[in-house]
Amino acid sequence: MISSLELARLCGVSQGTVDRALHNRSGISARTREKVLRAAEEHGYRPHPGALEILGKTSSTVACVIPSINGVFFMDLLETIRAGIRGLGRRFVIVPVADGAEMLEALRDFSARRCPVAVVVPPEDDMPLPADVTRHTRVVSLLSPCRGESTRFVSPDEERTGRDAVRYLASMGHRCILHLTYSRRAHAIAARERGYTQAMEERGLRPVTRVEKKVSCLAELVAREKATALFCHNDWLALTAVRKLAAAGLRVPEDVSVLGVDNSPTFVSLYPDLTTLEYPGEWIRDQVVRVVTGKEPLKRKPGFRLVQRATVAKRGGG
Amino acid sequence: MISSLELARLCGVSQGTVDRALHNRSGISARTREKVLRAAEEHGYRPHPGALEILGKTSSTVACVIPSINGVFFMDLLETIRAGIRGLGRRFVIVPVADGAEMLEALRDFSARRCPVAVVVPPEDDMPLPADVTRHTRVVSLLSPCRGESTRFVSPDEERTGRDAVRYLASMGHRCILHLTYSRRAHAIAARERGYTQAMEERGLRPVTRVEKKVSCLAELVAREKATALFCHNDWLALTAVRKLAAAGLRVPEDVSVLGVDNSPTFVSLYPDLTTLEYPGEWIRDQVVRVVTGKEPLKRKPGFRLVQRATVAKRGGG
DNA sequence: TTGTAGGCGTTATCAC
DNA sequence: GTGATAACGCCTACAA
Repeated sequence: MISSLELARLCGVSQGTVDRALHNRSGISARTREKVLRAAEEHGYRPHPGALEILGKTSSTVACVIPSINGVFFMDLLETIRAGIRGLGRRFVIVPVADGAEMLEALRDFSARRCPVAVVVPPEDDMPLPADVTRHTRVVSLLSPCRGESTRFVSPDEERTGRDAVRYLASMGHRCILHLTYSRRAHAIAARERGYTQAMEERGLRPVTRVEKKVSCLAELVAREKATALFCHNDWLALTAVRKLAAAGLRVPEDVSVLGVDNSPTFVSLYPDLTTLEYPGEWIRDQVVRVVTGKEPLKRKPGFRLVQRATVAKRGGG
Repeated sequence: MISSLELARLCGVSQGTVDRALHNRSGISARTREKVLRAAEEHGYRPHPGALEILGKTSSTVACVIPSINGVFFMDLLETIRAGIRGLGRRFVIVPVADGAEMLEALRDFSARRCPVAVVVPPEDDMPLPADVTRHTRVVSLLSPCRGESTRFVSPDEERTGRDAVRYLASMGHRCILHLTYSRRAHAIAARERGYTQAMEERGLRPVTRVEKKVSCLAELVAREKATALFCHNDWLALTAVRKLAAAGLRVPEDVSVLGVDNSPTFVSLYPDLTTLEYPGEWIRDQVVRVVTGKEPLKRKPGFRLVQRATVAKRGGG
């Protein structure tokens, strides 16, 4: 790693002249510029990233800090975001962290480096972000909002998703629809639950929500509630449910219909039969890209596209 | 983000004194140290990472550069490595890249920052690493070796894995064993293939290897070759195979036995029935940790533990 | 057209 | 026990 000073000595010019050549600045003869540029090329000169950071030049890397318990959905979502960031010519790095403290530590580091934007998936809602983090970097949070100056929460309309799920399953003739979800305190979870409950009550149906932990006795629950359909918070949970039901001798979709959410590519190739509501990953990507390029976010929130496959059937077979 | 100079002015001392307090160095009175430390705490002082990098202090972050087409196996392997690195008190970042050029760019950046070690999963064997990359950072490559000064290739004995697979399946009475693998030029793939071929020939059996792309006609292939067992390069491929066979009306394991490789946690919860050889992720983690801490690598290479579940049966049912 | 000086935040070293 | 100074690599601004 040759420095700009060494490069200057090599060419027999001053550091300032090297800088002019490197940045296409005026006030330098074509001949000198050529000479410097050639030497730079030859020695593989690159400015030291740390030096640029010190000078307060905003770094060109976009950092993404996520809890390490990520799963295939995040993997695919991050890949979508990565492509978007890369399309901007910026670097993209992922920092997996074990808890909120580590997350803050990572964010502080990127902030100190003057990363202009960091994407974050908080471990739970309303994690407070201290001023020294948000001072120089705009934090974009996914799935859960954060507390703190100039933080942007990017989320599709999760409540509507809950309603859409009920509407679809009801349109297939189901009246006893169970909601399977998680206990973690997160906007995506709470909002979808609200939407589900609302839509059920509008139809005079009784909402029944159960949390992941209690899924061990799923078949018994289904029998007791006479449920004909399951709305699962994501595809992973849906697959777990399908397996539990199969083990208890219940057929999907003949006995019970199962609807998931996400439709992430990896999951689809792993289990191509699942009927599901597709998470709008491209919209998330676009919103992140807009923040990075300083544009205003799109106001309109997209819905979750229904992908009909083999795990939801009309009630009573068909 | 307060600087050490500002901190010094605040406390009415010099920058040098602040430094002494911050680093528990001698030549400072207890009272002054206390004062500085308190102020540092209060203002949330943290040294600027870029400044440290400039001074040639080796950075405390371990970078991992991987092709973005990673899949669940890598996800789980990286999580294992992450925990190991974190146990050392170091930071861990992942950079997903689209191709070799991007990979080099990322490595150059970390090298310029004086990251002492970078873990890398090359897109194919023998990718050349220029001197400006390897000068300051030791590159540990997984799955495929790299060309370049002071590069360390960390890999279990893949050849033995191929032999172990054949030995196991042969012990179950299988004589016509197909090998399903990938066409990518990678050590892990080639070595396992060598082991498989060797072990087959030793037993007087005919090795038949097919590449992923041609799996569309898998059932026909199995019928034509009268194969009773499939050895798949990884669990993902194994699952694909199982599905293809099922679609053609072949039962697993009654008609055909299927053996995978990896046993990564996420995959297991997705498809818990697969009999597989477990990739020694903890050993990889330990080797990486040894490189980071400057210890000599363990010479003994571990085998792949056999995890017997439901997809391999004795030939002729059982 | 070119060279020089100063500053960014930190650490190391020498002087007092 | 403390302060001043130089150094790292880079950029900006000013001087020649």
